[in-house]
Amino acid sequence: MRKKAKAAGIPVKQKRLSPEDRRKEFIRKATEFFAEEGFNGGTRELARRLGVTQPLLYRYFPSKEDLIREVYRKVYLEPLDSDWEKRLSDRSRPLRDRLQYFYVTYTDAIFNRVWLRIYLFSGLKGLDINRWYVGTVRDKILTRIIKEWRFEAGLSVQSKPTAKELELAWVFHGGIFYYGVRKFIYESPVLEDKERMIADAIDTFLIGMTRALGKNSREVSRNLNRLETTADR
Amino acid sequence: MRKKAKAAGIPVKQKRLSPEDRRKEFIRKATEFFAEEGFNGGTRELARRLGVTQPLLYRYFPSKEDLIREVYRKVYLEPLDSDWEKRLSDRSRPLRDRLQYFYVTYTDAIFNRVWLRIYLFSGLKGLDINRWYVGTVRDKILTRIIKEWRFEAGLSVQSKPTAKELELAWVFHGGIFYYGVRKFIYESPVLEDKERMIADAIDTFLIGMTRALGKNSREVSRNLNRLETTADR
DNA sequence: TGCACTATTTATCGATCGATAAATGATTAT
DNA sequence: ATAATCATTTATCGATCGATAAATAGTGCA
Repeated sequence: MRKKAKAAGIPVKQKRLSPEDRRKEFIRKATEFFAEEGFNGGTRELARRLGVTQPLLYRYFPSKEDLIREVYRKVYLEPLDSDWEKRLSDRSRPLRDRLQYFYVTYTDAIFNRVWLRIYLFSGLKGLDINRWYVGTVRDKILTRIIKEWRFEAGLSVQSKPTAKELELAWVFHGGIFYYGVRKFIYESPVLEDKERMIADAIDTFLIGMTRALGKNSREVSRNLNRLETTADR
Repeated sequence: MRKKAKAAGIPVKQKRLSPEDRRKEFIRKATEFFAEEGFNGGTRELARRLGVTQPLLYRYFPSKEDLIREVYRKVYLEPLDSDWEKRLSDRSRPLRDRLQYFYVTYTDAIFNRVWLRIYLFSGLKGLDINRWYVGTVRDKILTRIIKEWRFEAGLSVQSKPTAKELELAWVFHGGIFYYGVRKFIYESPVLEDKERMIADAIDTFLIGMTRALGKNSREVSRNLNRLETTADR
């Protein structure tokens, strides 16, 4: 009943794959499966989509929970095994260009149905790896952006970002992130030119930073004009 | 074993509530329950938290799905049974003030663990009511904001918002929304002064609108100064 | 006070879940 | 060619799920 070929009396040749290949394929397809069905998706249905029987999964993973952990690892670490963040600090190029490059490539990596859904599912579960990721975004990306902005604005880059600086960066980052959520989770129409959206968000962000934080410092106000002028590409 | 008092031999006095009260309490607590556990939470655990037995739920709701539907209705419609959006069009007050008032009261309603989690859970399920809500935000809130901005910028308010205008508004809206997600879903520290965050986001948004859309129209550029000046409160 | 009504509980069903043990069959080494 | 190895399947267990039927007990009315 299960296998068409078998129901028809034609035996399905049993495939034997090397453990490494099997394991990788299991994780890959399990990622897609759990992204669609959520982590409550059944192991039988997953096995069916893999073209194998359910107990075989337990030959490769001690428990469903272990398989899911591998899915997390893959999803969370894959977009980060790049040096994008480091390129944020390459001061030979204008900050605006660096931001544009970073967000285009970063969103190329995470703006897809699978990544975003796994991310949101695990976020709702309150998993450590999710909290760790959010902390990484803050420390490795936003903090760096603020530092570079300070440098370009002629401010001290020594001290840690202020709460207000961080908040402005988060709202900026969240605004871009929400574009992906609208497109791939809510499947709502979005402005198709993603790079244009990012460019506008960056322009707005840079102006907003000098505005909101310029009140405290004459120094910033002086550099403000320069920044806003470069905005008119 | 289940009921402490019963295990101790002391009979628990059976409570009888009026059907209306019961029903309301069921929906209310079911909302909290499903917000925490997700919609895969079991009816037995839910009944336990309600202090009743599981089959009693089926006296009030034909199925678990029907109970969940009531939860959706309550969560999605509650924040909208106000005239906040209409006050966005009250041109006797400056647009900036109207935006501030709207987002402060709107986020007062939706920035809590229960609302945000139900919203995200149902969004991942791709439910009609979620898509409807996103459409409502676009048509009743963002479109109105754009219209009011156009009016204040001295532009025509007749035509529908352009894709680019909508996108800027979405990024703005999403940035604010993500503040709530960070605080109540990721339980990450945020700038505690929510009104300050909103004020900064509005400032940035208004400037960004005139910047990004001012290229096409001399008219906007002329009004731009006025808008940016009022930003210096 | 006793009876009718119904809110609530007890008991239970069939389906499905994650997981394990034993049987089978494809591959590899001798 | 045959035996050993191990990837894969078949069969099955106990727990838990949503849901239903029948028994029980609290409430209001005569």
